[in-house]
Amino acid sequence: MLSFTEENYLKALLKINLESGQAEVGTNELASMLSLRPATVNDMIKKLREKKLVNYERYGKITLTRDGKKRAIEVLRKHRLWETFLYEKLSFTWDEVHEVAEQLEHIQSAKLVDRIDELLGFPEFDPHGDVIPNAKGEIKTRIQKTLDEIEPGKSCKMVAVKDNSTPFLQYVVKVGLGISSKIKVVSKQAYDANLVIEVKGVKHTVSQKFAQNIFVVTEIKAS
Amino acid sequence: MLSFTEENYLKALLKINLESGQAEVGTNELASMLSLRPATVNDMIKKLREKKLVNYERYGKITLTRDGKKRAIEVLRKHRLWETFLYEKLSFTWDEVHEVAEQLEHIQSAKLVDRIDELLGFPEFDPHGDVIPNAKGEIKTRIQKTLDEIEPGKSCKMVAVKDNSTPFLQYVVKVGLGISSKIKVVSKQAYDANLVIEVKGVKHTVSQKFAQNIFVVTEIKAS
DNA sequence: TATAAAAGTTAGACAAGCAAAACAAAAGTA
DNA sequence: TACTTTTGTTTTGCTTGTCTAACTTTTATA
Repeated sequence: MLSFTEENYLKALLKINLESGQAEVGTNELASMLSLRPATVNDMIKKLREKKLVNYERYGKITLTRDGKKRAIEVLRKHRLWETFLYEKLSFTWDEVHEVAEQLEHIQSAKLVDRIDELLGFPEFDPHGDVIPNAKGEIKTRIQKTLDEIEPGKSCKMVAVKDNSTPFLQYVVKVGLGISSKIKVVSKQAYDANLVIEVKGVKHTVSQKFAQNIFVVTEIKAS
Repeated sequence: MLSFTEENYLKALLKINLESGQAEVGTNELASMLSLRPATVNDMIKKLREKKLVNYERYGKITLTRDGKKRAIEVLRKHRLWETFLYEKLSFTWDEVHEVAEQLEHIQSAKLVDRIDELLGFPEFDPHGDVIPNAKGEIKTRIQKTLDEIEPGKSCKMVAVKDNSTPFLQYVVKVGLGISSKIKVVSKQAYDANLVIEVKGVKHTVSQKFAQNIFVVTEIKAS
């Protein structure tokens, strides 16, 4: 049985893997992801190594073992299913779900997770557009870019957000965006990479930082 | 913000209060309720006293303060709402709900509890027949006896169980009992207080221990 | 009422989880 | 190559929650 804390370390490692594509993670990187000191992380990584959940050697990089990855996926699955539950069944707003799901993801009961999954009709995506790993631990991948990578003149569809913080999400809503929104990149300011985008016929100017936190796909299918 | 452990101590104190009617609790009694050593409980009670959640002095008895009781009721409310949710919405069985609710009761989100309450239609009783405190912290009381207090020849209605353990609950089901079951006490063995009871026309012999864990009411209303 | 049993307390220990400060290694750069 | 910055490690120490073992107070009873 893993502790609350151990589960969070594994989840953070998996998230770095998924978001950056790199399997190897440094102590400092992980520490900053978890808002902890590198010293703290170094201690815990040694414990996780003892439990065969990560591969690691002195001054080396951290990778998840097969078992560690499996555990991490379970936590991520629970997190995203709970978010979906809160959003779909309890009318929580987009920006409220994350905080509560952070707690709910540590509840130990395979039956509970599977029943919630069933109640929700086995959803593939959570309210932020992120993929929910299925009961077998499989994670679908999607060819997605961030909004700032789209060339001016092209259109795309928003599929997910990178940042889950309340201020960001509330801003997203204010700009008229949500999962599946169609976005046209009108122009890009060369100086600071500010973007002018068009959403539902309305133009907005957003920063590069904002655009880097919006995931989009470019093949817009006729619906 | 109270820790997981502190909440469990408060809940245990409240449960002793509700089940025995006595407001004063001893260190050993609490320790046995929590399956901990008296020394451990003694330490923690001092911490809870510092936080003004319990009244206590050396060699004296423990009582909940107004604030302590309020917190304890919140935990109990969450526990019983989650049990009801698992039973009603996720098809958990009677004996499965307790364990998972022990974890869920510590989730910190007032909104979550209230929404679950709403989703369930503001239930008054949990699957074990226990009263669910309402959002204001009020606990309805019911004039109930244990089955072993019923005189032979009389009938009664089962309203709750005292023991939440899986073996007990599975045994209850096996005897054909559930919340609202009508029970006739046919006879009582003077030697060991074994009871012969009749449920749905079938006679069963049950021990005094069993009967002490079944709560009943005697005024059977026409339904 | 003396004494044994029950109930409660204290002291000392340990493990988990965290962090500050000092140190060591690796990488980048002039 | 030498110096500096970044990255990683170790040491030491705090806090929380638990335990065992030894001790003290209260209570029940012979």
